[in-house]
Amino acid sequence: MSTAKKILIADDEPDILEILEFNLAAEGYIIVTAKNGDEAIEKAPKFSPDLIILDIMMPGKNGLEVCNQLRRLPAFKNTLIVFLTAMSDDTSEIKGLENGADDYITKPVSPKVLMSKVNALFRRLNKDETPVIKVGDVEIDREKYMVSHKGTDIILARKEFELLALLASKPGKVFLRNEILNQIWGTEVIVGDRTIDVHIRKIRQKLELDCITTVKGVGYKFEV
Amino acid sequence: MSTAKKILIADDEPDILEILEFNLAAEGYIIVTAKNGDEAIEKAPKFSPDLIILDIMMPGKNGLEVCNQLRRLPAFKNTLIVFLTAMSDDTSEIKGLENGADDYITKPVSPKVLMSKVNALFRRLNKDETPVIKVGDVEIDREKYMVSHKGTDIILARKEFELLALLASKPGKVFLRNEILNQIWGTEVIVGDRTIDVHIRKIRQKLELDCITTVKGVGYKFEV
DNA sequence: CTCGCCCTTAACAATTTGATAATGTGTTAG
DNA sequence: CTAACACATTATCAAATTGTTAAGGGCGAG
Repeated sequence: MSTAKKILIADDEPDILEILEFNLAAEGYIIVTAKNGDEAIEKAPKFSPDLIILDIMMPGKNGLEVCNQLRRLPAFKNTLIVFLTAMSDDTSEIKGLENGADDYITKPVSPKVLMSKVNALFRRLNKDETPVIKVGDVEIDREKYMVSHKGTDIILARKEFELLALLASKPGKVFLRNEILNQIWGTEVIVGDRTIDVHIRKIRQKLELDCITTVKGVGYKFEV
Repeated sequence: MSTAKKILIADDEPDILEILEFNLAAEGYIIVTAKNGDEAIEKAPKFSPDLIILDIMMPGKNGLEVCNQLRRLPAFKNTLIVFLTAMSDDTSEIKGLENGADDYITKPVSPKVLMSKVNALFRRLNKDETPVIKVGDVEIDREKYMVSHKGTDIILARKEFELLALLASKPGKVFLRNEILNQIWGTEVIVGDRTIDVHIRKIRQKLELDCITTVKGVGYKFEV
């Protein structure tokens, strides 16, 4: 997780508020709550959340109105907004989606569903959809499984490719050895410590470019 | 992902509904559910889903009827529709496909199969439908089922043709073996691993051109 | 019915890959 | 200076993956 995501929750029922806050905070999100629509509108710009959860039924400004008002501000053009809707209320979910919501959650809230939805939303958001990574003279095409350096194609084996693609997905970031193991090998497989080194070496050899830096005692990073 | 895909699920069994909703929501899809055929017909136009999953056996309007009724509306001419069918029910799958379904899923539902089907469907949707593909000297006519290389016609068997057409639909892109199996054979049929290889070999032989590259441990790609 | 083609599979060969051991190099703490 | 440590390098081998060939069942055309 890069930086902790911030979530603003607005609901007039204290119980719901508490459940949501508790569960999401437990997952490492930073939570701010609002007891009604106006409070949400007031707190949103100050807090600049990554996700806003709005109850549709609230005294004063309801969720749909809050959503509309916030969406008008450039700062919230692309903010994730999710509605809370009563299970029985057939039409609200649909209205919500029409009004620019990214998803909705039905009450009563199941923590499991809640978490899976919230996580899915963030996953969708920060998933790097570009299949091609370009860093300096190096180009990595995930779809074509190809790497080229200054236009010259380089053939990497699968593990080598995955490793390079991982490192290059965040140039400059240092990947811990554990992080690499989890991403490439998964938690099931256990491989020796030298295995990573060997793959790193092969990549360096084939790329003929010193772009992978060793950070002793920590891990590796990719930079040009 | 441009915008999240929307899926409408209709089934009278709450358990099934929940399983489907949970799994698909976790993958980032936006879900709306319906407890019967009429509810599905009512919600579909409002929600305008990208995919509709219909149980065939439902009290009141069954899945086939819902499908027919929706297909009459211009808005749903091209919407993906998938049927849920009991494992034992041999004929329903056939009827479903006749009635304009894009696929069917047998109960009990395996989340794995479910996901792979749904993803495959959306993938297929985005596929370029150009009837004639031209890559270098090779020309592939999907309508006429013909392949020519430098003007010389080449006769391929059906499976060979489909395989070549698939690979050539995105030149350079590596198709995973699973992806190929899903697209050409579907998820129901299970064929051995060597089957793909043999077809690939025949294509290579007949085309007399080294245009299909093996990416070991990953799949195949077509390029000139 | 018979022939021939298509699809699949089995069996084996050929190839590539990935993990590890063994050893070398460099750096740091004491 | 040297032991301890972390990583680099190299060679090696088993496992995984793909290539190739041949054979058999199935199905349609004639």
